[in-house]
Order: sequence, then structure tokens, then C-alpha cells
Amino acid sequence: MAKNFTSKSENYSQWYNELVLKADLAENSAVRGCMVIKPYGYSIWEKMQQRLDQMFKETGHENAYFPLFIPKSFFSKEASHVEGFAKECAVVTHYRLKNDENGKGIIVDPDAKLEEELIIRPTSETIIWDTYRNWIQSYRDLPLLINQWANVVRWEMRTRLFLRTAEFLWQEGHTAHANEKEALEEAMRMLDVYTDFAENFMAMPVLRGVKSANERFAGAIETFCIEAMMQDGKALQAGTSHFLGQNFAKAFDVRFLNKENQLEYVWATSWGVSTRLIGALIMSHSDDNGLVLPPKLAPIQVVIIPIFKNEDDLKKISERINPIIAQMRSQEIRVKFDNRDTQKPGWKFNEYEFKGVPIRLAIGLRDIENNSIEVARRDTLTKEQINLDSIVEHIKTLLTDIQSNLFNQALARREAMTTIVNSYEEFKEVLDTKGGFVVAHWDGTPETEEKIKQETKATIRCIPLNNKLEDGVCIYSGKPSIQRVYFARNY
RNA sequence: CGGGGUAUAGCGCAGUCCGGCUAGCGUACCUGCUUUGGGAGCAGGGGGUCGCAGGUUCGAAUCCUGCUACCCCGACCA
Repeated sequence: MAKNFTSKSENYSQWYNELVLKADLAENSAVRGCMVIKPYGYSIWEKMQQRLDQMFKETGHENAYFPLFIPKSFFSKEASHVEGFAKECAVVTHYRLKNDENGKGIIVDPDAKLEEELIIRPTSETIIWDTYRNWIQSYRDLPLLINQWANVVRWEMRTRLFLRTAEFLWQEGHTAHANEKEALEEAMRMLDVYTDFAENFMAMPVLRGVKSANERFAGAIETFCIEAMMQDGKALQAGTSHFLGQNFAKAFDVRFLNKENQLEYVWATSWGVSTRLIGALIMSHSDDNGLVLPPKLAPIQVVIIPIFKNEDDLKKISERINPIIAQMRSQEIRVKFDNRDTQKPGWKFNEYEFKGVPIRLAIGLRDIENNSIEVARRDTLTKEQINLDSIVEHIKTLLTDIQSNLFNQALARREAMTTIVNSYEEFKEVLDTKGGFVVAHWDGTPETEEKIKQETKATIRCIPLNNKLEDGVCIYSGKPSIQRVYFARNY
């Protein structure tokens, strides 16, 4: 049985070579911590995009696009926002190159200095809110429900493939509302969308909760999140939905006339998920044989590998399997018939296992004689012979089974990695020996959280929504506490 | 930015301490034959500014100086 996958796995480098490449644009390239997403990896992202986009539309949102460059002055308008992002921004200062007079190649033309520097967006709140000022005048313009698919750049001090790259792809929703209640409802609605997506599409169980003040988004009143547990015991923030209050409306002077003919600032939310989800997917389900994809997300759900010695064999197999493929396609099963004669069957078996294809079928002349086909599951690595006449029905059931099995396995793993503790000693010991979520009483102060972070590297991942209230004492300060919160070390 | 490590073929590495013939291995790639139900075997072949720039030397992948990039650990973070 394959071992669980962690970033320390021996196959890690093979892995990401298959899905993605680190940017290697030139020798001495200063492109740091970026990624080239290869076709197969990108097809996984496309599947995510399609499903999310559909969910956004179903909840009344529209797509739009805003500029990559943000004037520096925009950033300084919301104080805590600039503080949160200032340290990780890429800045454009010039707009032209020229040949060096000393013949040393191309240099930046010092005469082409921009009057105002441009920031490559780390997130688009500022430029979007600057635009919204012109779009919103009346309560009739609200709510404004907009999403953008884009790339953003955050010049992190340290990058990590998929989980924290310098440039990443994401969607960011930015909405404006007439009152606090509607904005809060929107933030919660999108948290629900993310939860639904993570659990029912990616088969990845998540904790839904609210962030502590220390972990809150720069400029938000409240940050809601979905938090996932990876196989190696570290938590991963998989998506966030922010209630921004009137902070950005005030900073960018976005006001509307209400029904009573009074000027009011609008209420805002923003929410996003990124290519980090590809990392989350890998680290949730995969094993040392490679990726394991949940059927709903898999670009290829079923791969059929013919076993043949010559063209004649392949022809016979194709004739028998083609109607079955057509039948599967008509039922919207994504199936690939890999009839290449350039790779051997064993090679293909490994290839598709590596790529995480949920179901693999193998068929040769022997099977045709027996009117059967070999069915192999990626999640359990088991094989069985199935009658060819009932194969399509079998596959349909199996895809559903695999989807729920992956979720249940991940849920069981998370539960096994969740520990309730009552003392700081126990807290530290669990973190060091077992990892995972550590559920403990906390006095509710940022100071205590900060101390715990410094001493143990663990932070509060979230305070679950509708958390059970329970009197207790803070494991660190001994002060009274009203509830337990989820701590973990995280990516 | 601090601490540690690495840089040699597409990928993974040996060789560096102790300088010496044409720079090697695995894998991948190309050709041929045999193979094909879990990454085939044999034979032949192509592919290298040894990270960059200087220096020492009859001679440098190897020694010296400077630089750059990457990886791991911290600070930062979706």
C-alpha cells in the first residue's frame, strides 16, 4: 500500500514536474517562485474554474476585469490594507529599455521613469473600489456583485510550490451592498459556496469559521475562512470571504443615495480562492503512487487501455469498446481511450496512476472472449473483472463511490488529526508529535495568540461558526474562556 | 535579510578533499531487431560554454577571489 503523500515524499519532484514547472525562463533568471503550469495541471485548474464560475453565476454574480497595474497612491488610502501588503509588492518604476552606451546590452532607460510608480496587484480592492465610485450613485445600483479571474503577484519572502508562489491565479469577488446585513449575508453565502465546492467537488472536508484578529485580512472587519487539514498534519487556508464593512467605501469615497435621499457609504465584501487549491488537492488525497483525483474534478475520469500485440488485435478491441465509449460519453463520463502503440500497457498503467485518473479499464482479446473487462480503482488500488454488458452502469456507480470514499477518507484523517487538549504542555506535545488541529481554550486576546505563535509556531486557524460555547480557562494565560478554538501549524 | 546547503546532458547524480589523457553514470531521447496483461531486452547512436567573471598553473569541473541563482530552516503570507 502506498504511503500517504507529503511534501517530503520522495516522489515530490517527479510530481510537480508532471503538473507544473518552476519558472526557469533564463539562466540567472530573477523570476523567483513562479510556476509554469503544464497542460495536465492546468486542465485541473480549468475544471475548478468551470465549477466555481457556475456557482458564482448561480448566486447572481457577473465577471469583469480590472487592470493589472495599480497606481501607488491607491494603496495608501486604506491604512491597514497598505500595512498588510506593502512588504510584498512588485513595483513598476520605468516604461522603457535602451541599448547601453558602453555596449553592455540592454539597460533600463533612466529617462523613462514613471511619475507615479505602478504596483502589480497583490489583490484588487483598491483599483476596484476606485472604479466603483463612478459606478454607484443610487440604491438602485446595489447590490453590485462582481467577480474577476486574474493573476496576482505577492513578493513573498519565501515561496512554496502551489501553496505560496510569487505569482498565482485566482478569482476575487468584490461586492457592494446597501447595508451591513446584506454584506454580511453575502460574505456568508460565498463561504457556503466555497465549502460546497471544497467538500462536494474536491472531496476535501473543511472547517468553516472566522479568523482571529491576528489572522484577519488587511482592511477587513471580519474574515471568514475554510480551513483544510493536509495529510502531514499541517493546516491550509483554502479560501477566504471577507466582510469589509465600510472601510473601502470610506477610503475611496463610494457613497449612494438611499431611498430617504440621504448619502451613505456602501458596505463591501471580497472573497477569493486560488491555484493554491491545486496544492490542497494534491496534499489531501494523493499517495506515493501519484495524484488521486476525485471523479467530479478529474479531467479524465476513465482511461481505457487496450492490450494488443498487433494492429489486428487493436482493431478487434476498438470495435468492441467503441460503442461502450460512445455510451459513456453520452452519459457525460469523461473517457479517454489510449490506443497509442508507442507506449506499453505497463507504462500507461503507471502514467495514469500518476495522473490520478479515478478508474482505469484494461481490455485485451482474452477479456473479449470472456465478455469482461478489468476495472482498477485509483483510490483503493484494487482490480476486478466486470461483465462488459454492465460496464457503463458499473462505472457510473463506481465514480460516485470513489467521490464519496475520497471525502470520507479525508474526513476520517482529519478527525484522527484533531485533538482536544486542556493544558499548554499537552498542547505543545500534540503539536510536536502528532500535528493536526489542536482544539483548546483561549482567552480571546491577540497577545495570547501571538505568544503561542512565537513559542510553538501554531496559530488559530479558525473559530468555527456556531461554535459550541463552553466555559473553561485559557491554556496559556489561565484566564476565563468561553469556547475552544482550532490551533494548528500551517502552510 | 540571518543560518546551512547546492550549482556538471531534458531530469536525477558521481567526479572536487589530493589539479592530469577524449568529463562519466542512471534515466529520458533517436535507429534496428526481439517484445507487449504492471514503467521490456539486446546492440548501436545523438546530446555538455562543468552557474557566471576573474586569478594561480605547463595544465582547472577540481585550487583562490568576487558575483549570481536555486533548495532547506527562520522572519512574512492565500
